[in-house]
Amino acid sequence: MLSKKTKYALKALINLAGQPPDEPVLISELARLEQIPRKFLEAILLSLKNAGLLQSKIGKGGGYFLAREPRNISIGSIIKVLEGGYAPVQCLNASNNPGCDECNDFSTCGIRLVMTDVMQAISSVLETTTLADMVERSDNAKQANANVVDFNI
Amino acid sequence: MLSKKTKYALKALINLAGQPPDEPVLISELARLEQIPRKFLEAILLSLKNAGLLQSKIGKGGGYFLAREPRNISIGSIIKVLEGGYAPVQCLNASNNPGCDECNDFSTCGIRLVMTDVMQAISSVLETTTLADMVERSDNAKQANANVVDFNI
DNA sequence: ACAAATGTCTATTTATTCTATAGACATTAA
DNA sequence: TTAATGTCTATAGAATAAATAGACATTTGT
Repeated sequence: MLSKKTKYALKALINLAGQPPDEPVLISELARLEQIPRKFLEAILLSLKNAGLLQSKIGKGGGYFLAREPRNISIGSIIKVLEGGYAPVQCLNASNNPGCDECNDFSTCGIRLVMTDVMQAISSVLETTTLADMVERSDNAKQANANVVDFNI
Repeated sequence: MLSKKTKYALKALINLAGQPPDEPVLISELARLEQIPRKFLEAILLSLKNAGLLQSKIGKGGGYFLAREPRNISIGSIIKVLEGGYAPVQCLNASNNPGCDECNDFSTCGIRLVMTDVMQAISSVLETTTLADMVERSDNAKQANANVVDFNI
């Protein structure tokens, strides 16, 4: 289950995706628009910047903007920053692998073997879907709604 | 990420899958074998029973046993009991749908639209993989290990 | 050089969820 | 009738997530 933090991050990025990259957006502006606690959002944006997904400009006229085009930012890469990966069990996270407490034999653990398949399935979606796709799908849905309204009128 | 509770449940069920259904296993025995806190396991097994995955017998000679064959118990059905589903966002959980706090428009939420795909991918694995599959994969891995040992000797 | 605007960083608090434990109770078999 | 066993309710403890506070550093424009 995505944490609130991750959802906040996605919302902020969706917002920034609709903004020209030469017009930085203020943290406080983003917080207000997306209804995210300002200080909490600060920390989120900083993580995204440290991960190379965002850039920032300090001082007057500063703010945040996307480091690359929305179609070059996968949803998976975003989630990895906020949640540290999307493995259904700890022992499948590539690096920092402390293994599972409950597991006596890593190599034959049935849970891990099945969860490897699950993770693969998740990956295949998250790695191929981009921020641009997410925005596009939302826009399409809005368009569809608008058409229904037109029809009813 | 699967909770410890869910992993305990899977371990207990794997154990019971290797047991003839007419020989109930004691909670305390399961707890000892799988190294699960006894009282915690009690609650877990009870949930699984209430969900119809396990049956129990009270009194001397009693204990727990699978309600049906391992090949008829999907991993998804197990996870649903312990985690209440496997939706990556709350608003995708079929029933008890309180929606997401952060979402102003359900129908056009890009996060939900993308996460629907993710959930579908997870489903396709969890609904088609059974307890029997999980046991089998573990057994295969054990066999493979054994062969390597034989070869080395 | 200065002041205002803005992001950066560290620490702390509060809330929520997960994990674990305790003990009384109900049921069955011998 | 008694011992063995699962059932139920309540609570405590630990870990994690969410939110807040305030001092600091950097840039821009005058």
